[in-house]
Amino acid sequence: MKNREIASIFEKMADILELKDDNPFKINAYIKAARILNDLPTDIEEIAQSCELQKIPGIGKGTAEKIIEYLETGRITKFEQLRQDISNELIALLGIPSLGPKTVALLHKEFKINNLEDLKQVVADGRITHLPGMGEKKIENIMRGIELYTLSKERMLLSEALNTARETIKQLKKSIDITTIEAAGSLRRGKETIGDIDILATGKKGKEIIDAFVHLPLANDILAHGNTKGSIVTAAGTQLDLRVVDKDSFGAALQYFTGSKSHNIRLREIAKREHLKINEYGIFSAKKKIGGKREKDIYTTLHMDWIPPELREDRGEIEAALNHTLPSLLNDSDIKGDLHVHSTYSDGAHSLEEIALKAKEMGYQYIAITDHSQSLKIARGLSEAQLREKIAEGKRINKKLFGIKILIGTEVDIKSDGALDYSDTLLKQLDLVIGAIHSGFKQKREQLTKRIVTAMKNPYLHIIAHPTGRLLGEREPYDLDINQVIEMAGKTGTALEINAYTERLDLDDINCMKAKQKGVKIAIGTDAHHVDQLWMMELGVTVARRGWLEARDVLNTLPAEELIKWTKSKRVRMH
DNA sequence: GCCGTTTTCGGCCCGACTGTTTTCAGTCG
Repeated sequence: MKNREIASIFEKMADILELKDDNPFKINAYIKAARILNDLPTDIEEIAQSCELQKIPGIGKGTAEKIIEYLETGRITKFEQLRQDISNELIALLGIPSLGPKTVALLHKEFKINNLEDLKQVVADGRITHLPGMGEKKIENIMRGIELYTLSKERMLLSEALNTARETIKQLKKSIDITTIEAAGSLRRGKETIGDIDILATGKKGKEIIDAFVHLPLANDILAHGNTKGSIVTAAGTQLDLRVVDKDSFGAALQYFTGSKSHNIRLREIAKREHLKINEYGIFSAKKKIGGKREKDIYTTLHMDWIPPELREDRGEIEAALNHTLPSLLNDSDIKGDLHVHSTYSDGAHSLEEIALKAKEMGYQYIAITDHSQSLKIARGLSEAQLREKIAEGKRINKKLFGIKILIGTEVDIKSDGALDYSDTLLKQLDLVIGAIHSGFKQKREQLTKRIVTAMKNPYLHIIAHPTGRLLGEREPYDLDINQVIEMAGKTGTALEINAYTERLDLDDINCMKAKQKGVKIAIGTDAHHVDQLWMMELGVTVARRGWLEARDVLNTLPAEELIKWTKSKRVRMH
């Protein structure tokens, strides 16, 4: 899909225009167009072919022409012109905290700096002091910015951010009296990766809360220490911001600091049209505050339903809230079991019984134990004989246990030609069969796509595990025509997985939306190799919520009997 | 560059903090 390619060009164009001090609204238009392209669940080429580009809000004549030019020629003339004298390395400097476009442009003009090395040099030899308005503190901040930039260029995983935020909140509560405290920002929206962590609190002694915060043991460095805002950096390079607000403004502040930015801009536009004003203190009519204690106030005043944070990305949730057609999102409590777990039979840490007992303790009705298949030697994949042994043991334990059912399954390798790694006669005996690719990631797009499509045609295969194979921060998705995979999943009645393992979260939110549109069922599995990893289900639920999924879209909200009935239905359908 | 139940021109979301500028520019969220 060309969506992301074009989006990244628009982002670069925005950066260059910013360096050239162009009209900020024009810059914003490019940023907005890039975001729209990134979020679009449809292939931009399809939309271009039906001449409907300009029907997308935010895409006008100029951006539509550039999209068409790129689709036809593979380049955008305007972009080629803009980048003439501006290198990618120079653009990258915009990512340095406390160093903005004005300063970078000035440094480029005065000292011909083009990259990080040049910048460091100009700071080190003191030339930077010759610039107007460049005092001691400012240079100090830039130096710290460079340090921070090199330390933590990467965004952290959602799981890391969750754990850091929870630990911080726990420590803070222990050290000082706090009335309310909650994480906001992209963490509250459940984004798959998080830049920094925003926390919001109320309490009687605001200043003292900030003082306690900046002196927490995990604070390695203090970036800001004011009356209502504190900002610290941990040893791992994670930035945490704490804001203390009045309890009558907590809802407005929570809304404001949860974002996303584009969601908030849309809200303020709507408010303005009704002669209202929204800021982090509340919602105002003329000078009078008419709401802000609860987050809901902001939305109801604008005649909208309250929008769950996971949807606040300006992907249609505002329209849905106005029309009262928001989805009733999946909840943690809807999940009746985990559909992807490994035991000691392959590379997991626990026996069938240990896993089952833990699942029961978590309130599940069932748990699918899906060990690797024979080809995957590195993960001690089971031979057919071992798998038969596992089936027998599963049956024995199921007779013994009450209130929890083990679904004996496998995560069977999809071989390079699309064949499965066990015979159909054996697969037929299993409660649940997940197919996965663990080799040949570098195959050509057509071949990889065909490989998965072929596997989905097998009547005994129920779910495709981690369909795109991406590992956050480590590995790009394999080159796959995901639209075709989704299409075929719908046709064959195969479910696609949200793999909830911390660095997978695969399918992602956008692909979940596409799958839902095609009526494809989603299975959420943790891929846990240890019972201490079963908690990751909440990460999978978060992804599902961001993908607008409801309980009825998700396979493991079904009670055990219905789930089994569903697995058998594919056989009937495919014969 | 986008957009229109005030507008095809003239707007475009809102505020805090910081540093160094004695009145505001730059950066950030």
